[in-house]
Amino acid sequence: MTNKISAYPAWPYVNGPLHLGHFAGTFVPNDIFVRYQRLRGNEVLSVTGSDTHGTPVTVTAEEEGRTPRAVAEEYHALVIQNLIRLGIALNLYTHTDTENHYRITQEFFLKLYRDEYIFKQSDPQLYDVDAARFLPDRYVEGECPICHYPRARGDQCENCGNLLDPLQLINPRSRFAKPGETHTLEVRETEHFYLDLPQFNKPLLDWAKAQTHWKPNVLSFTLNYLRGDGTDENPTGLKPRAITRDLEWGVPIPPEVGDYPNKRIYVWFDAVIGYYSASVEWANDFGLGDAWKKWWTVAPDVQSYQFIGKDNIVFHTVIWPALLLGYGDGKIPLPYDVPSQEFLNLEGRKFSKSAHWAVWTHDFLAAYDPDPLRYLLATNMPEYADTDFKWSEFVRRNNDELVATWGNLANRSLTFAYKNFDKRVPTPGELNADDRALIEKSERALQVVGDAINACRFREGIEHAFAVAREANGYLNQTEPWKTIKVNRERAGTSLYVVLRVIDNLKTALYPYLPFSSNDLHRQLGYTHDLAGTFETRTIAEETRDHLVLTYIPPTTNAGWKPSALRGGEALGEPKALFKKLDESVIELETAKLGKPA
RNA sequence: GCCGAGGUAGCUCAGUCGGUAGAGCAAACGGCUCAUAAUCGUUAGGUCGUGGGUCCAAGUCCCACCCUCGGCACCA
Repeated sequence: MTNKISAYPAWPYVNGPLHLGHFAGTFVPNDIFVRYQRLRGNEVLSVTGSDTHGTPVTVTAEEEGRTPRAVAEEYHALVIQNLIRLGIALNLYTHTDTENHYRITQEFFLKLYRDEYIFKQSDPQLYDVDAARFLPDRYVEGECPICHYPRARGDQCENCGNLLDPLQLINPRSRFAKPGETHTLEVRETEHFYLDLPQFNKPLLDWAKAQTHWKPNVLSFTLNYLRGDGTDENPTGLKPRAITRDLEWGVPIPPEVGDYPNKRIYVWFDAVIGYYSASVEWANDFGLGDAWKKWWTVAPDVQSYQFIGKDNIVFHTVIWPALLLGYGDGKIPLPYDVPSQEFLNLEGRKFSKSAHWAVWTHDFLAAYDPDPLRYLLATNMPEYADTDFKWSEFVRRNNDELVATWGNLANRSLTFAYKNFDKRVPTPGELNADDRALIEKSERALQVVGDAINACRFREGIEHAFAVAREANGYLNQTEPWKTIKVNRERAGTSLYVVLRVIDNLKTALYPYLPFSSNDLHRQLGYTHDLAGTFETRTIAEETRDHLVLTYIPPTTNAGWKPSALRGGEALGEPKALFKKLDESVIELETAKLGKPA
């Protein structure tokens, strides 16, 4: 049975380049998942894009004296380069600064407003006269009214831990003031739109309680959040939340609800709507009409997956479902699973842009190949707990596992067959019990790996495939075709044939993880079509502006998630090493860069 | 402070319903030479953060504490 499966990596902020953590948590698991589902023959839609809005983008723009749009476009283009190089096969990678996204965000806003899920409210807030802007909580500093710590933030005092309102601070200061400057602050009334989340509290809790297939931490976190101090019958976790800001960068408030030239819909409201708007855009960009609706209609064979980092759980298990409930009136499916990843650390510390403690994806991919990185991120994916990226670990896994176990298995078998069996798959004699057992094990690996990927247990899948590769190496050492070829050519050919069948199966099982090398191997095994598709960027023109998008074009022939049918006598491609060994000096070279400006 | 996650072999990580601790890599020893000095076999290696408790039995349940990290709602 074919299922309609959609998979969405979280939208990255484009206020700077992306580091490896962004890929470990969202793009890589998403890609493993969708490449598998496509081979499997399911109908897959996977879209996302750059989140161009939000304060970080405007802050960067101010610092650099540019427009937010210019900043966003620059890093959006860089993300696209990362995605191509790392082979992240999305149907569409767009961004939120498009007319399509504006229109759909406003549709959500209007629908929710008309159904009274959104209300207006006026509140006093600190206004920085010199910077001519209202101050978000964390942009206010002052003396804590409780413990008198002098540098409390507007939302919370770091010293005593009490939650604060910025208006409570004694002698509040604007953080927009540069050192030496004093900005004048006033309390001004400002009107904002609020999403009335309490209306969704009970329906969301009822829904979430049924999601027993979620990861335990995602489920318990969500339930806890929704319950608040209340009960299951009367949960109190949700409070109204402001969805507009006094900003000039972002989606404008729909004119139907009033004239607010200096306010915008705030980023957390519009970004999640991107999943929906990007699906619509995908169909529009490629002339597919309303094909996107297949994945946005409630049906038993429709499932959606959100690949996110743990900091984002609430937005995907509470906020976004609330918007869908309000907008869709029950006709739009809520996320089926939200496989949140924990964090990837770097040499024992958190990634930090300001401390220059980061490995930028574009730097990494300029120096090293994509599959070794995908291998490392897959085998060390932060599925259950934070994990650590270490350069020594990267070199070790590349040299001692990827090259030694898998690359070498392919290489030693293919070169032997190529040299000794006339560049063809050897024609086997009768298979003995060991021969059959190994082939069966590799065929079963497709099932085991597929089930693991389908359940978003990515490490388990790749580890199983590698265990079979190790067995295949052991089989070769036992059968010793380099010896038997001297006395019994058919027996040697049979061993080689068995191993080539196993490799062909493992190539399929590993394709979601290692698409580039699996495609190379596919060719070396003699196949004349590709396993992997290609990437294409396009400039999409709308009425007032253009934007750059990326799309993945699958191969015309779907090789399928099925056992090898390799036959003796078929021509092989020329064998070539799949992976490169890395010199140990890489460790010192790369580690030395950490903590220093680029 | 509140909510949550994690602290298991030298390293990176698994441990489902409580029943004599696992994998990969690294190490030691042995084998092989087809292969990117790659591979294969064997061995060694842990008082499972600390202190209590429940139980015939606890890494696994309960309590306290220590360390690291995330969220705490207008910095996504």
